[in-house]
Amino acid sequence: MKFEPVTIKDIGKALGLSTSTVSRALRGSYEISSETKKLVLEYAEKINYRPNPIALSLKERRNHSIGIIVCEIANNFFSQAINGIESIAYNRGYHVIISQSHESFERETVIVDHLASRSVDGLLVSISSGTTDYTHFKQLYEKGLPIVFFDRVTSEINTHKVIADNFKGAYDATEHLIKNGFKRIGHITSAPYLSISMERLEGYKEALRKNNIEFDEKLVQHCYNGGMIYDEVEDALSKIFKLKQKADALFTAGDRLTTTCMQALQKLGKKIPDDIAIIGFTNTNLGELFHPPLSVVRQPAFEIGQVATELLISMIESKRPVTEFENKVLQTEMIVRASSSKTELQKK
Amino acid sequence: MKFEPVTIKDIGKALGLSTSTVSRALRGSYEISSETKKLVLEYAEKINYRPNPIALSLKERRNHSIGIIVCEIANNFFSQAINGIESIAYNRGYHVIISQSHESFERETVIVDHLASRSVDGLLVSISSGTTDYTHFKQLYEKGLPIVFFDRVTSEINTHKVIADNFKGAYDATEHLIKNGFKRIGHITSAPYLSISMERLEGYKEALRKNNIEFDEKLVQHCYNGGMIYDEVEDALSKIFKLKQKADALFTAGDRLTTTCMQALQKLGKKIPDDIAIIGFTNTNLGELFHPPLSVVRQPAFEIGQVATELLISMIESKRPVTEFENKVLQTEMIVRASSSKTELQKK
DNA sequence: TATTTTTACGCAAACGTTCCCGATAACGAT
DNA sequence: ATCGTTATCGGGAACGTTTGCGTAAAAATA
Repeated sequence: MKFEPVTIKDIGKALGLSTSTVSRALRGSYEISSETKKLVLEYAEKINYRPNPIALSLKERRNHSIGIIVCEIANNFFSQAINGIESIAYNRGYHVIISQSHESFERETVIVDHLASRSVDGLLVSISSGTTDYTHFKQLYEKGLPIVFFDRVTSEINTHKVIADNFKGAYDATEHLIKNGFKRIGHITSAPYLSISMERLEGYKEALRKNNIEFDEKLVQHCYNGGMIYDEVEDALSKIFKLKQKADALFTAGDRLTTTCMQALQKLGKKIPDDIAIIGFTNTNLGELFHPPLSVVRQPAFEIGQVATELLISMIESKRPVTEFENKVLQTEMIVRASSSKTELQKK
Repeated sequence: MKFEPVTIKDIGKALGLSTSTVSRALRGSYEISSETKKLVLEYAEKINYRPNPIALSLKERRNHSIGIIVCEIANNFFSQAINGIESIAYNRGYHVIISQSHESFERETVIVDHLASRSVDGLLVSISSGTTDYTHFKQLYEKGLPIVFFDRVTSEINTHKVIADNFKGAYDATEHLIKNGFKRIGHITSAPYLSISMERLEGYKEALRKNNIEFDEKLVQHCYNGGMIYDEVEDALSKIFKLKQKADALFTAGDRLTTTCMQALQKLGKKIPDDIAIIGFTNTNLGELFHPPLSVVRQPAFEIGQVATELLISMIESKRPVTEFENKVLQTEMIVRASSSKTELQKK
């Protein structure tokens, strides 16, 4: 099937004008008489003329579109962040193209290559958990393609970055568990080299140290697929449950990770919070419906998306190369519910 | 900032060849000597040449990209459907551009217009709940833009459609409640003119009729925003609870609708299933974590996305106008948990 | 050797748009 | 009458690519 839209040439032919006159009339140029303008505008309206964005892109060497790369959209944090991105992008006249890396390095490189070959003006990236090599980003960035990282960032590329205060969020969650009387706190997290994993692990460690609890490496388990593969999470939990000194609480460091942990705990027959308490980084708004209601650390996902988009667009529209980069850190919010408090049973 | 990729012209200049020769060499044309081919290919590889997709689009009058319009990606059904769409599209060499209508007719028209002005080769649409007029789709469709509807469809446009068996899913859910001893079954659904609402309402009615239960209009409540606005859902529930003949069960007809209902029931202090039982159309995989575990009717969202995409691509790539249209109906799956069974308390 | 065929490449148009240059006419000023 | 202005419009190149057509040189044929 073919879709044949009307062009500026068609208007010119119909009205006996040249394409340049029509073009200028459409843009309201001062050097076109008001009668001609009116004529062109009315005819264009009548036949529902729409400028061809492809031709414009070719001419202006830009697209008015930005690419988003996240691991998964079926994830509360990312779908909310995308809503934030969209809210800014559309107002500024940009399209967004969403791609999912599914936590795979290979897919990420393919996507980056595809998006970058001039089909987008800039990139908004949350790095895949499978990525340890950043050359695919570096190459394009050095060629002049604007990139802003959010959520999962890297220090290897010097550009704008927007993240939640992962350190403080993790610190608060861990200290909350400690203040509630838990002492052996397991930490389930994503791939160790991911920025979010490192920052959250540091927050966790710092809370332990400040409260004179010794850090035990065995209590930290890494799920390289970030909770997307159930067995990986169940394995991690099993390892923690096999320890001689039993864990009494869990701090989970990811959206999918937290909910998958809940499922695994249920399957393993663990009662929350009697057998084990839990608080997790997640942006689900269904936490209060869980059994028991789930304590969460919530990230300002929507705002993170908004800020990242504003920074990216400012880079895209900047005349001169940008040399000063921002490192925005937005605050998390802890919502305490029953899953992280000792019950009467435990207090005895 | 500007991003300056290398063009076919640069290669020609560097190698002392014309652009046409380079172009042909790159495509492996028979009329180029193997030495020249090798020369060009090696140089292109060396400087990492990528053909400009925009120029190609302009020339070939297509884009290799398809537009998706859904109301919301932060919705289990749609994020899963999008994953299905992506899985097919990428394999066939198509990009996807996702847009959200947020259930607004105005946004939908703007998006359609934007996407259609030749930036996509075809459209995959689930109609917004605010839409009763389909002329924006009709106009483009009649001009030759391929469109496939999924989930929320309309009979006013004669094209491929892919849906779940909403009638049977609703019938099964309702009959399940009846068989479990419930008699006054409330039905919370979306905008009445939406195809999914009508089909699910019919299934609900048919189950009542087959089981000799009289249909009561007052038990049906419409939430025009599909559960995205909390107050609307709470109002609907309040109306049902105010009835003289009290409802003893609820059949909810949407993804967000079901979870929002759960939240409202909790806030209203209703115990499930003792005060009221519930089963709902939703694709969340967190149902078993709820309190109580939630009975659901699950749609094959991923498969719906896949099938719709295959149909769309077949339309796009068809030489002659397509005149025979498919109306695919995929089966739902009912997962029964505690939220829809009478407890001992109720049975007395 | 003369002619035809093949090989290997270049020229230029086209896709839809913008924009730099001109070009033409009307008109007031000299 | 001549000139410079101004207003209004058209021609054509350019963005990067593909492709039909033309053509020189080389090879094959007569």
